[in-house]
Amino acid sequence: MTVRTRIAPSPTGDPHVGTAYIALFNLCFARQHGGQFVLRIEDTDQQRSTAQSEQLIFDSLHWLGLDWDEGPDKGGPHGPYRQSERGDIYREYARQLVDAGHAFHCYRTPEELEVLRNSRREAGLATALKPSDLALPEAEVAKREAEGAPSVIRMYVPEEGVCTFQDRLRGEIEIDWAQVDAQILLKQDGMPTYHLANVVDDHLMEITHVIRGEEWINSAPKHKLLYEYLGWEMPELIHLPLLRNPDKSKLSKRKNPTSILFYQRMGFMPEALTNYLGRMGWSMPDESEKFTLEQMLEAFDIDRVSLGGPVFDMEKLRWLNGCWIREELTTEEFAERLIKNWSYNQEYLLPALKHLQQRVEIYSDVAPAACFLVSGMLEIDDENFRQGSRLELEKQREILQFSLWRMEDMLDWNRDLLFAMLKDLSEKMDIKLKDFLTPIFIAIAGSTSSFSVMDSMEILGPDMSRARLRHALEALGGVSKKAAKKLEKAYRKLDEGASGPEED
RNA sequence: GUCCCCUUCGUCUAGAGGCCUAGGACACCGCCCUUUCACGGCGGUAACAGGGGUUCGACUCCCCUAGGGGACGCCA
Repeated sequence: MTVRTRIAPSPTGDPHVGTAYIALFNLCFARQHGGQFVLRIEDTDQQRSTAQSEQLIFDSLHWLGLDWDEGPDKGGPHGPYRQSERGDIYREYARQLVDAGHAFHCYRTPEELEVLRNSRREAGLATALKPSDLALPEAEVAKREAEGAPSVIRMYVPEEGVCTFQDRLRGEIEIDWAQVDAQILLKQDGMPTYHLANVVDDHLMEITHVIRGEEWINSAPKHKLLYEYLGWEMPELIHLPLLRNPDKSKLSKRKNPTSILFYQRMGFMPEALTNYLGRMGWSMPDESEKFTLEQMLEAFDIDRVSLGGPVFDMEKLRWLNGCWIREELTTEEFAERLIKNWSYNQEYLLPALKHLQQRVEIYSDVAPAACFLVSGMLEIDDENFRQGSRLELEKQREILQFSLWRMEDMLDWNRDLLFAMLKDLSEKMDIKLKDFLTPIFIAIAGSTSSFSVMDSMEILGPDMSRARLRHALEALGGVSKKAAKKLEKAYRKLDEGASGPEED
């Protein structure tokens, strides 16, 4: 038996707590049945995955104690994909599907697709495009083919009827084939989409159980059909509920810190975070709150998963972490964690001390000046911004939001890049750098009287820095949906090159 | 708009037809302990979304409604 956790690196590489959540349940399930737990990176989109972002995820899972099996003959964390030259194994399977009449070349342009979808929606139908919608007259196909027009390979799906499949936790699920579109299997660039890669990889890696997030339920029919087309056995499906924001929407960084690195920087114990994730949608048979991964492994039972989407509650996580600190560590171990595993050490503080040395007079000046570097969220409110800057709050909010969006796009993180980015932004917004930086100082250091804010951000790291800006935005009364729209528009106007705020 | 999933205190959850006067935990409130604050101890407020069935009996099974979430990409 083998289960795998799918890893989808984001461009900025934030290892998401949701990934760890899924990984934890995969791990427990596999171990309980004496099976293997492997990782697989989904990176058929060439833009997303970098060695750096992958490493961040590996490190985070390892930090949490969620160690995976290598599965040496199954392609390791990268799956078969990395063993093939730019996806040629998928092209081979796609070709087979075409030959067998299960898939077809499609010459439709994006514009045509748009029109087709809109007309279906207006007619009150599902937006899924069926093979019959996509069909072009033979002459037109021949013409486009002769012109060398770009094409993709799509799978045939039934035009009507229902698809029935089993979910371990929910039982039988029925989805009308009318809801399922003729999914693209091979993109114009010859790379597979997730759906094809997923099925092929799972098969080649001999995956027997798929434990994934609820958001995948609707794609299950496509996957089931592909297994049938290819004559392979489909793994058992187990869809876990999604972690939620306090407002019940899917956990997102806009509303909640989602990066494991953030929790690391905040000073949570990995044992406590793993413990807490184990309490999301699951409970020990004796209902104990605090337990180790080993204890969870021992008592685990996938069928005890509850299906309501659990709200990730940092208050309770803090309490739990407090229990771990008080009950599981000797004072010596506590000290060791702070020093060796966290921030109270030379390596972390040296860059700051270089600056502080120039501006303190006695040793005891250091702690107050460096306090923000070892703090979590700072206690600030709109008064801090009102008094600290001569810009209007509205403008300050704009600066913080735009800077945050820019920071969310940054692949690398260091003082020089930050400086270049902020300087550029200040020029585009036509604000003097000094005034521009003021609200950022307050957000990052809690006051304007601090050393270089770029260095501070480099030390704090991307996750804590972004979290502080978000926190500051909240302190300024938050950004309403309407205001966000307006800000986004203004942001895009700054330059065409920016991709704009990124979704999770 | 179309479809899918979900629904027990504010939050995480226990609950597999009678054990439920619905239990535990976080948060909140009170008291005790204590030189302060925490920790700890004790106690309190607080929930089966609504309506129909099935049944001797429903939090538990079925149906409808409502609410929440998700999916509808040459993203994953």
